[in-house]
Amino acid sequence: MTKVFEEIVCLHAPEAAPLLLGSTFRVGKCAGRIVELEAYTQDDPSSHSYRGMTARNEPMFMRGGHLYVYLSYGVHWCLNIVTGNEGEGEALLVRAIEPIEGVELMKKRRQVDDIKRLCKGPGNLTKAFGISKQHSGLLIGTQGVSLELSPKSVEYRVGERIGISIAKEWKRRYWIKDSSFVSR
DNA sequence: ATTGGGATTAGCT
DNA sequence: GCTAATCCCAATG
Repeated sequence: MTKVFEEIVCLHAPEAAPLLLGSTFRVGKCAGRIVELEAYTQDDPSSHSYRGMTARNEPMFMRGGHLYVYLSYGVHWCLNIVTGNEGEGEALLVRAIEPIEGVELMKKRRQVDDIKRLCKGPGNLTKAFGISKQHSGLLIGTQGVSLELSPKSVEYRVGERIGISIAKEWKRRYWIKDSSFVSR
């Protein structure tokens, strides 16, 4: 018996993460299987929501099932799936996707041919999917954006998150065991 | 008003 | 391994 989408995205990010691994994320013609996620909650000093709401992170405080997209280092767009209830300020950073559909378009956007590298890393997958600021705040299920749950549970691993300097030791990175599409 | 740092990446050394 | 790309926010003066 699989839980429905709404029941999962209203969970807290660390509980939702393993349940969303393996699900199929779609934007328009491009789709792929989420293989790597990181959880960020409001009590986490490394989270954008830690110091409260700003114009940038406002979608992070919407109810679970929305998207939060931000610009990293002034260069790369990063995609989050918001979790929890309205006002909780938590989300899952999507770090890697296994491409399934729209591969040619992804290759063109990325100027990369190797399918293993197309959606490896948060900044790379947004480029492949054509995701940017305009997608921040969208609700999954609208505007050609969808997320289809994996019919069966997936074997996964948990470890420390990547690229942060505070709360490094929090084990909140989740990835599908043995997937060669994971960022590292 | 200014400054420093970041949930990153590609390209070069 | 190091650096540049140069945006958004928080802390400081």
